[in-house]
Amino acid sequence: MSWTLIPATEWVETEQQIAEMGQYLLNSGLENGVAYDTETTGLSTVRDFPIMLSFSDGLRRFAMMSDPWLRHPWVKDGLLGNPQITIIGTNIKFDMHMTANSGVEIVGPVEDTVTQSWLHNENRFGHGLKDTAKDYCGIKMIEFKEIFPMRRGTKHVPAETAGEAIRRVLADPEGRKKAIEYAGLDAFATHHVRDYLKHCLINESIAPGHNLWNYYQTWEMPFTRVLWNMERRGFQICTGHLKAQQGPMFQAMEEIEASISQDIGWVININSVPQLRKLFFEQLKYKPLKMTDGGASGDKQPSTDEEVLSHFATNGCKYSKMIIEHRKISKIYGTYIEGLLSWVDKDLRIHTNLKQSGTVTGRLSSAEPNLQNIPRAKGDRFHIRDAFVADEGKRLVVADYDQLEMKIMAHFSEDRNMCDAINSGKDLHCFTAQEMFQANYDELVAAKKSKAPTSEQEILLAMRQTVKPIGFGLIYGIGPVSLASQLSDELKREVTKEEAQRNIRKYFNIFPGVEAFIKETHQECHRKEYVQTLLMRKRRLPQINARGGGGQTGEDAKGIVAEARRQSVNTRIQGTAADIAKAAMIRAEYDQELNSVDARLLLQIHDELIWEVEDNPEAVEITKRRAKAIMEHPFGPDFNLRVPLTTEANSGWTWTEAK
DNA sequence: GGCGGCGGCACC
DNA sequence: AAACGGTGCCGCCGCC
Repeated sequence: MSWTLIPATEWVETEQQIAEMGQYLLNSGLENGVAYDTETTGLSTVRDFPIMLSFSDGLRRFAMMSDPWLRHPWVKDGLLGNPQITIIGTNIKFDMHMTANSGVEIVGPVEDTVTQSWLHNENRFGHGLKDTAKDYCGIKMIEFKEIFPMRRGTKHVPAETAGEAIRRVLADPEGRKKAIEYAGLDAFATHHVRDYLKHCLINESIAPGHNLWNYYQTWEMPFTRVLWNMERRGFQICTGHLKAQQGPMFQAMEEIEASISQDIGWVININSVPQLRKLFFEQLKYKPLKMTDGGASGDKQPSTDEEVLSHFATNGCKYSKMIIEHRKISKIYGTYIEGLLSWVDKDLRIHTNLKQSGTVTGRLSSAEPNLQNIPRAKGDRFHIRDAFVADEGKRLVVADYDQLEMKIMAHFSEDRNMCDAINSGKDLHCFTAQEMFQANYDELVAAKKSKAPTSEQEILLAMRQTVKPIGFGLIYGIGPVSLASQLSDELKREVTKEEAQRNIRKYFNIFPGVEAFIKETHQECHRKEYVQTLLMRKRRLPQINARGGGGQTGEDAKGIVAEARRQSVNTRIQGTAADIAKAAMIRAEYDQELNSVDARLLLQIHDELIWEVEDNPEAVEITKRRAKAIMEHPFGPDFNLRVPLTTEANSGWTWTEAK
C-alpha cells in the first residue's frame, strides 16, 4: 500500500456517539480486533494515566477524552473488558499500564505491533509507529511535539509536562481540532500496520504447516501479558540498605582522588578517561598496551581499562590499583546505588521495562532500570542484591537452569560423548578435562570441591579452568587469540595462541558432534541466509554471503562473513535458551498450582526466574517444586530434549539468600 | 543546556 | 582490543 485514504476522526462526546461506536467496534472487533491508543500525562508506567483515547478497526477511527469515557460501559466492559475482543496496540504494554492506572483492565488477548514488526525483521531499525506506518503502509505520522509543543522550563519555572501540554492545546479550538486528528491517527495506523504485518507473518513459513503468525499467537502474544504482569508487580527494594552505603562510598572515592591528586601535582578526575591518558601516557610515559575501538569516527586512543591498569600495576605503578578501586566504587555508586534509588516508586518497588523485542536473538531485555545486570552476590562488596527483598510476609523463590546453553549445544549437536556425560549426571567441565588431559574424573571433582586445594589439586583445577572458557567460547564462536588471552588471565600464566588452538582442536576431537554442528550451522546459514531456534524463530543473516566490493574491501567482507558465522551458531544456542525461558514463563504464569499459592513471577535474568510468594513453608515448597518441574519441562511433561534441563530452586528473604 | 559518541563495565 | 555472542547505563566530553 503506497498510500491510504484516511477518514476523519470521529470525536466522541455524547451517549449516543459512544453507543454507536461501541456497537460498531464490537461487531468489527470480534472479527479482526480493535486498535487502541492512549495520549497520556507522561511516560511513567506507574504514575501516569490516559488523557485521550482512540480506537480504530482500520476503517473508521474514533477519539475521546479519557475522562469520562474510559469508565463508560461501552469502553470499560464492551471493548477493553471484553475477553472476546483482541486489543491491538503499538507497544500495547504501555497502554495497558496507563489504562490500569485509571482503574480499567484490558482482559482479552492483546497484540503488539512492535513485537510483530520485530518478528518480521529483527534487524530493522525502528519498530515504532512513526517508522512502521510509513514503511509498511505509506502513512505519514504526525509528530507528538508538532501538535503538543511542550513549553521549555527555565531556572524558576519547571518545564511543562505532557499532560499540561495536551490540556493546554485542547483548550484552544484550533489546537483541539489538530489534537483530535492526531489522537485518532495512531490507533488507525496501528490497525493498518498490524494487518500488513499479520499478512507478512502468515506468508512466512517456518516449518511444514507452520508460519510466523502461528508462532506469534502461540508464544509472543501470551508472553506480552506475562511481561505486563511482571512489570506491574515490580520488585521491592530495601532503600535503607542502599542509602546506608552512600556516605562511606563517596568518602572512599574522594580519598583516592585527593591522594592521587596530591601525589601527581594536579587535581585529577578519575572518572575522566582523557585525564587518565594524560597521567599515564604523557606524565608517567607508559607505553599504550592497547588502543580503544574508536567507534564510528575511528579515532583510536590508548586504552585505560582494567586490563591495562592491572598491567601497569605489575610494572610498579602505585596509582593503578587505586584507580581500579575508584572505578569499582564509582560504577556501583552511580548505577546501582544512586541509579536504582532514583527508580524506586512510591510502593517501594522498582518497575522495570521488560522489552519483548529488544534483541536480535530473542532474549528478553530489561531497561529503565536494567534489572538483568545487577552485580552478582559473589564478589560484590556492596551487597546490592541484598537490597532486593520480598514484601512483608512474603518470600522470594529463585530457580535457575544449570548450564542451559551447554545443554542446548549437546541437544543440537547430538554429540554422543557430551550427551552421555550430561545424562550420567557428570560435571561436564570435569569430564572434558578428564578426556583432554587424561586426568582422573573423581579427583577432578574432588579438586573442584576442595576448600584448600593441595598443589596436585591446583593442577587439576587448572585443567578444569582451561576447559571452561572453551565451552563458552564455542557458543560465542571464539578464536585462538581471544581464547589465549582469556586463558592467560584465568591461569595466571602466558598462554600462546598456538596452545589455545591446540586445546580447541583437542576439544573438537572429544566432541566431534559439536564441531559438525558448528559446520552444519554455517553451511545452512550460507544456504538460507537465516538460522532458526528450537521454536523455529528466525534470525536473518544476509551478510553471511557478503562479497567484497561496493567500496568494501575483500578484507572487510571477510570480517563480516566471519562475524555472521559466529552469530549464526550463537543465535541457535542463545535464541533457543530464550525460547525455553519464554515457554517456562508462560507455563508458570498460567499454572494452576502456582496461582493457587499466589506465587508471582517478578523477574527473569535469562536462565533464572524469581517469584514472590506467601511466606509459609507449604507455599514456598509448592512454588519451588512447581517452578523446577515447569522449567525442566517448559513444553509440557512429554517433550524432552536429549539431555535434562536440570533446574535448582531456593528461597529466601532477599535475592542473595534465595539464590 | 540538550544530545550523542565514546570508553568502560555490570549481567548472562 | 581481539577472529567472543547478547544486552543497558554510567560519566565525560565535544558539538550544536
